Amino acid sequence: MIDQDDLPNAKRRQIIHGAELVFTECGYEGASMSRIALQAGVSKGTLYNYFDSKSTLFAVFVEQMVSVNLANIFQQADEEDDPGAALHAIALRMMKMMLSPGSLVLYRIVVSEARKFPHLATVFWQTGPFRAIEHMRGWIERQVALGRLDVPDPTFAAEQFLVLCQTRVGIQRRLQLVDETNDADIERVVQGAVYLFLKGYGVDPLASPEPRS
Amino acid sequence: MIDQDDLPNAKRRQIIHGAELVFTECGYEGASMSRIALQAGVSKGTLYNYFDSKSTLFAVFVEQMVSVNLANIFQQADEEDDPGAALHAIALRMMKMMLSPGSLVLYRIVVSEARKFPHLATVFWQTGPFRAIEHMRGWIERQVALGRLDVPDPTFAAEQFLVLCQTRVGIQRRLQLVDETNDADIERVVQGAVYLFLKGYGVDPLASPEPRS
Amino acid sequence: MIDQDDLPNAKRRQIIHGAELVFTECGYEGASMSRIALQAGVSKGTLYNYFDSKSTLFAVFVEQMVSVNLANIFQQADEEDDPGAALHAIALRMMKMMLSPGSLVLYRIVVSEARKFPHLATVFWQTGPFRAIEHMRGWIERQVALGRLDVPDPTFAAEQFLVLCQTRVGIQRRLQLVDETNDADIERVVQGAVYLFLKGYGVDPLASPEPRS
Amino acid sequence: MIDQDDLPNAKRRQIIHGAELVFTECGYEGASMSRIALQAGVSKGTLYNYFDSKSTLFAVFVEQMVSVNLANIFQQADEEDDPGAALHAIALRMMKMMLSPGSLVLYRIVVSEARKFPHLATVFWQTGPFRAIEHMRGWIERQVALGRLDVPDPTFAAEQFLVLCQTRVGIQRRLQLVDETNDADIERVVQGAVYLFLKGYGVDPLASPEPRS
DNA sequence: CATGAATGAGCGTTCATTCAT
DNA sequence: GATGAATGAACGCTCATTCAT
Repeated sequence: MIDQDDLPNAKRRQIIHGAELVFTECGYEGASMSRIALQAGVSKGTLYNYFDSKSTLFAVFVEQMVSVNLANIFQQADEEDDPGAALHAIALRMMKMMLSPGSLVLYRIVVSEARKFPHLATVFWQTGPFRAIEHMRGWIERQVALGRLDVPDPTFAAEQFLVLCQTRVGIQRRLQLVDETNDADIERVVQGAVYLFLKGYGVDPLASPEPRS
Repeated sequence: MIDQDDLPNAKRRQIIHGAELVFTECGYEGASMSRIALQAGVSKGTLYNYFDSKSTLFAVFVEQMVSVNLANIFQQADEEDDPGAALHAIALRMMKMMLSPGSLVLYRIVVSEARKFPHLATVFWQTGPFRAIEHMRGWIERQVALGRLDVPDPTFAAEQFLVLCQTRVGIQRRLQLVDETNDADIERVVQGAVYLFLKGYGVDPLASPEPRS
Repeated sequence: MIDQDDLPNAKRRQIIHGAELVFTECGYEGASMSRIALQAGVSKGTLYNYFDSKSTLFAVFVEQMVSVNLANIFQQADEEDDPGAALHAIALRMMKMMLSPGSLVLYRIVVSEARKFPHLATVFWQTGPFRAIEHMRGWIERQVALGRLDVPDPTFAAEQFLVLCQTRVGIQRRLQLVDETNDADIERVVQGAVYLFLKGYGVDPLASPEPRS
Repeated sequence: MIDQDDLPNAKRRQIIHGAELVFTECGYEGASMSRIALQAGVSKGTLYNYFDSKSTLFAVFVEQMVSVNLANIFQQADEEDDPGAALHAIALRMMKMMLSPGSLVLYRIVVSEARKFPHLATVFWQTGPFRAIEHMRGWIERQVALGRLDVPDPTFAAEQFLVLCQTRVGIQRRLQLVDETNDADIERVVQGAVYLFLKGYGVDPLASPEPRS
């Protein structure tokens, strides 16, 4: 049953996988359909049996890359009573996600082709950062309702928290200045983000972690 | 005396200027040496008399683009007694600079070619973000010495402040989701950054602006 | 009984019909086997079960297109006593046939592929112009026998008459200079052809129409 | 002096010559830029230094092919007193021209690409058949003024005469049914055309040649 | 017998680079 | 030093043909 439908999908996935490797390594302009075909182990003609054009294949590649499951980043946060601990967990997961090779590559490629493919930049934004902000805003609003935070503009605060998670290591990885990030650096950024956020929007100053690193 | 040496330099600058226009408009892959030659008003052969290859020319283009004068962003901050007002001025200038067309193009182009030209990403980092952080750290340390701020890790706090300046509008402009930013949005981000920073690192809670927007 | 043999023939005809539409619209080089398959409602593989190659299918297409019924162009001419009236009817029918979309397309396609498919040009000639000349010669000879015409070389005179029917409108339509021809233009050419023919080969000068248009 | 300007023109002519050979042999669709480059002895890139695209090169090829000197076909006709002798000379020259390899190739290629390049069909018509008709009409009108012909519609009569010159051999050569035409066949067509024309439009029936072949 | 996925040679075109002038 | 004609490899893409199912 599965075999019958899976054969075309398998080839399709095979091509997308090849495209993933090549787009990831070369970017959009640098990738050639010949190389994608080679990487995918199919002929050039076959590529065009599955995708109308290079740009179509690129769009499919981007769209499947952006489909990251954000839900589990926030799911445990609601079960946590202490806002500081919840923020810590959120920041940690968010950073791990943003620093994953796939996310970094996607960011670079979407930024570089934003002019040529504005639609993809929008898709990237809607599926990635925007959804993350919405999740974060939801969590903040629930905390406000519980009296644990005091946030006049939850959306804006959400954006601030998420941008704080990109301090130091985010930009360095996006620029490929370093290839890996050790856990201590991540922990430093997480604590810094949580500290500033709670100082600014927390209701119980005693609950704030000390800024000393 | 100068004329003799300046003629070749003049032509060199002429080429770089042409390259600037074309790389800025088309990116690295999209720019053709023919078009750069046309834009610079020289022949293609002359291009190769001054620069070994397209990538060499690109490197020179990036290196001259990154040399932004950061000094004036911070110069007035030291003359300001009130840390909040100083931070406000710094944030405003920093955002204007980062949102300028040249900076955005440079950012996009460096990010997109980071894998192919890691050296340029390093140059970009050293000349741009890193210098900005250093300036910011210097200002913070002077404020700490004056007893106006309480910052355990000035470098890290500098990075936090600068990343807060990229809340909301920065990423949207980098992704070309919008083409312009109105001053009210910038002011909102500036106030948000200053508020969080002072709440976290200020010594006089009364001086903090109200977070209500 | 018939059904058993007709099924494959039906599919064959179905393919030829699709080919007719596509070759007619796109010419030989412009037609793709994919499009013919689509138009015929069969798979590309099936095309090759019935026809060895694109050129084979093209040959079959041309051969069936040339089979125009010329008989009815001449059938009424014999029932007409007056040679002038008979010639008028023949010329009119002949022009309508030659100016029909199918004939024009066939002419263009055979001329353009005459070098690549000399056999098809021969088939076109034998089935079309040559048969028309033979019909015309037969009619002329019967008129000569009846004493109504005086024609030393009936075949040559037949060719002259038929070529006169192509004056003005024929070449313009073949070159696509115009897309339609109005009846007045056709009538003009018909009268001109009949006039010259009767002046040259008629026995009764009084029967000739006046040349004044 | 000449050398300086001739070098680029020489290369240009070299390419056009190669294109001439290939277009002539393969038609527009069948000709490949690779083959034209090979035939012209230049690289494919050089082709594009001189001509924007294949269709541009084709247009140049057609436009230079159509520039046939029609003047000398008619020049001696005016010096001839006898209309029959003049018509004979005109018909002979016209047929030789139309049956030349270049003319035949041009006709075939323009007819086959009339749909894709309507402009070229128009150019062909204007430069070739239309100019021939105009020359012929001019000669007829002068003969009418001299009282040697009686032609109610000189333009139409010109078209009839020229189409009569295509009897038999014209269509056969256009369809490539034969590769050469012997002089006797041409003479037969010429005499037939002159005979019909003078019978229809001459003023002196005694001057008409006998139709017997 | 019908299918349509797969092929790969070939298409028109671009462009970084070279080099004779 | 400046030129720009010439190159040729590589590009995205098409399509007649094959063959396993």
